[in-house]
Amino acid sequence: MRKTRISSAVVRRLPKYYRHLCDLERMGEEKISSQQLSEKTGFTASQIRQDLNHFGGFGQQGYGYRVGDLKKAITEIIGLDKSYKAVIVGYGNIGQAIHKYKRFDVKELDVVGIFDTKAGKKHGQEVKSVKELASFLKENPVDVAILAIPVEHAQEVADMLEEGMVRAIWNFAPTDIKVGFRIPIESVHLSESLYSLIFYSWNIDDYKEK
Amino acid sequence: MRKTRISSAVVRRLPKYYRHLCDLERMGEEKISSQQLSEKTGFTASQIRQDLNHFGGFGQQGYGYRVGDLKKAITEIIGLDKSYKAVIVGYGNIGQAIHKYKRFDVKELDVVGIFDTKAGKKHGQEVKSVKELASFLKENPVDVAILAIPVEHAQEVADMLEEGMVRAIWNFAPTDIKVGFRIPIESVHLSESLYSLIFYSWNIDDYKEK
DNA sequence: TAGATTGTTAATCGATTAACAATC
DNA sequence: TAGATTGTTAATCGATTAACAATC
Repeated sequence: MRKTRISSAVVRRLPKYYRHLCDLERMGEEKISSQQLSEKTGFTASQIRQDLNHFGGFGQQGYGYRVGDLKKAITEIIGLDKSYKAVIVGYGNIGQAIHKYKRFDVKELDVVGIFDTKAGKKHGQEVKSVKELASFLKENPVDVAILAIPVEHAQEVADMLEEGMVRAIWNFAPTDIKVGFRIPIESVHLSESLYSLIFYSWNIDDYKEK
Repeated sequence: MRKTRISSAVVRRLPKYYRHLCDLERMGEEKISSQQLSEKTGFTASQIRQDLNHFGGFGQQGYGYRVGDLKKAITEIIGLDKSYKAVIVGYGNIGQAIHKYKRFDVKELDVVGIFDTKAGKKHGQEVKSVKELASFLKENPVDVAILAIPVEHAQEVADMLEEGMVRAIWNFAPTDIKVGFRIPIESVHLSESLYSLIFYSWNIDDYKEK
């Protein structure tokens, strides 16, 4: 029961609010005003109040926001209070790095299967063949598929993931994959990120932080 | 000698143009219209013409754009025709993955130094102590610093990088680092990326591809 | 020349910022 | 009550889209 559609600009800011609220909580802060949060995040106070109000009135007029309450609210809005089952498809550099990266602050990110074109053991991990992916997904519901396979196979794997009803795809392949509109895709395009940076290194006047 | 300031929205699209032009070239296409490029990229034809015109008139009225010429132009606009010296600071999962990821399509990305809090050999690579970073930078000019060190040390390393006059910082630490305004920073925040995806997995109606 | 498609200006849309009434 | 700060509406700004004249 939400007032309006949430723009992607707001969605991108939610994790930043979350991060800063975690910091504040760790520092023992109890209250925070939109003005103070503005200084931390670099967003304007107006924007912060606007953003938070999309989801409900978490503040108290004349006081501000209670750090604990607001953090809890945002945790639930994003869905970080829940557990997620994940598969990793493509166990090369990136796949392995994400697997070992343990700093995701969801309740649980449970990697239930790892797949690659080459099956077998890899660094002590059981890696299944991608050929088994489709049948695996029939038996095991998966929330997040981490797609870290070369471009050539990315789309066909994505098709399997769609067929296998995964709830979201986190794509690291440097290509635009397409699936039915009911599955969100978030892509991390490392090359594109570097290229933007290189552009700015030559055109610093076009650069604006944040 | 540019007409206006380039908005970050345009800068984010440049690498996508580049990627699709590479595809087209590989497929042996010689010409492309803004309309056709629109179908590939998902941007509107209008937007594409608008974007390209920020940098000059690369097209030919009544004909379209020559793939080869346009690709070359964008390569130079971004700066992909040049070589870059890089250092990696933090040689954990992410630092190593980026190091091994060889698909960056710049002329050369030469990793001239790898630094970590723990010095020594790691997987056959010489890893220097971060204590040596400042003096290293005095001797060796660096274009891109790849910052993949834990949050606790990210800002102090960034300060060294600024002092050492690196030309750009590619940040993988999940924090907002601050440096003088003459150094562009591009952050890859993996957790935030995942959190956005998780949000959309619960709020698919808010999701809009691209 | 006629047809096509760019380059560019004008109109629209959406997101950000400013302002202020509500209220703790 | 007076002071502070939110929640929310209105104004502004900037980016996207539409339109069309220029021209190949």
